[in-house]
Amino acid sequence: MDNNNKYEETDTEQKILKAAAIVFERDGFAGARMQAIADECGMNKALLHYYFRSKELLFRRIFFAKFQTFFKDMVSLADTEIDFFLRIDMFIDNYMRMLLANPDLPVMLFTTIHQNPEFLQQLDGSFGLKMREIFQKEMDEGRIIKINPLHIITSIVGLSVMPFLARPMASHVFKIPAPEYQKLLEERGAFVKHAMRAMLKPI
Amino acid sequence: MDNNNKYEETDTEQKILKAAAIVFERDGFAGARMQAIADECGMNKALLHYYFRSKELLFRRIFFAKFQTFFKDMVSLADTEIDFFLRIDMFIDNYMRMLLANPDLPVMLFTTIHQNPEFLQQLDGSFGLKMREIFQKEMDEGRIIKINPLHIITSIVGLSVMPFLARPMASHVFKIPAPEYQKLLEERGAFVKHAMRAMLKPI
DNA sequence: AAAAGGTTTAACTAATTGGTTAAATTTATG
DNA sequence: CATAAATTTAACCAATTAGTTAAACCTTTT
Repeated sequence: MDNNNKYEETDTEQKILKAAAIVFERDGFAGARMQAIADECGMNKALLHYYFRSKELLFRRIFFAKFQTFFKDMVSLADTEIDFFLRIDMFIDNYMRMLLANPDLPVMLFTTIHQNPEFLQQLDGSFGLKMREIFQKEMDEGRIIKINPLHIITSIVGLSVMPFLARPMASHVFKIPAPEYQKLLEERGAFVKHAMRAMLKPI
Repeated sequence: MDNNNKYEETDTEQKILKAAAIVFERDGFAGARMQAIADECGMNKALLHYYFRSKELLFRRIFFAKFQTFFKDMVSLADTEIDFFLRIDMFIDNYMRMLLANPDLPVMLFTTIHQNPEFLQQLDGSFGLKMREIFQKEMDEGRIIKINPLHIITSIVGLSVMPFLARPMASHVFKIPAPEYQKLLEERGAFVKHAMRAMLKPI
């Protein structure tokens, strides 16, 4: 077989990656066991090492892919042709869709970066500056209140992500059954859109 | 010495608890090492077991104390003598103060409950129902928009907590130096108060 | 001051776990 | 079909780590 990677990854490799994502998102890096990943995809533990060398390399593979998933929607905020609040709406829609498909992603992401801040160095953070300019322009032209852009982005993400982060806690404290909580998550996007307008529209 | 606990806990015990809090908040339960806690307080590893028997019991001790810290301010929302938005303001002030004093608490809390949802069973969640009633009353009397109370509480917490959760990520992506980020955290409370009014005030 | 009880330590143990290896098995190739 | 190469497996190894133990060391009490 050719040894360069122009062919699709093998079925086995994909199965391992999928299983690893489940286990790492559930247990975190330190808590995850290679054996648990092997069990999850019904393969032998040595196979994981055959395909990915080490636990850390396998984890990095998962982590960086998931990190991109978490941030990729943000670039759509940069399309200045469209009305600012419509762009925000679009972003929130996409973001909530992504979160509903990856409900355990935020915990894994924040935990990993908290425990391994050096991972950030290997990540592209170039869109940060661009986003700053975009927000600045909207402020200068009086379409949103004047405020540090970081407050805006942490607000969108905070409002969107918190119901996912707090799910077990909130559903326990507020005694909400799983299906009702799910409905809440699905209607969250609409509320976040309303909230962002309310807090950013001038006067 | 008396064997009942009417006396203050020993200095050593306090030192261990403090060190354990630091290490567990930094590394999580699975990632934390008993030796690291011993090093952190300059004691012998066997001492930790002498005082707390096992890693898990020591962790539970820290966790349940911190969990209370995270939720205790919420009861102040129940004092219906005071105007609703003033109560919200007070809560946000206290909450931000708590977060500034415990910036690593949210990551540890969300991660732990995500990985050990059974911990919730041992926690008092009685204030959830009370809080629901409080919000319902404000809605019925037209002082805030009609919305599921969970959206309100996750909004306050999400807006307050996200800048702490996202600190390493956000300061990297937006290239914000540590002192400036600290200033942002300190002014966050004011913004959250504004945002909550804006999103909840009718029309 | 000496006995007793509580505290601290160094050395040790057992179990877990990431990773290796060499053999077995399947798949591709001439 | 036979040979080579890639894939999969079971058994094994070395390192880490939670937890134990017994002795040394204080502190209190009589």
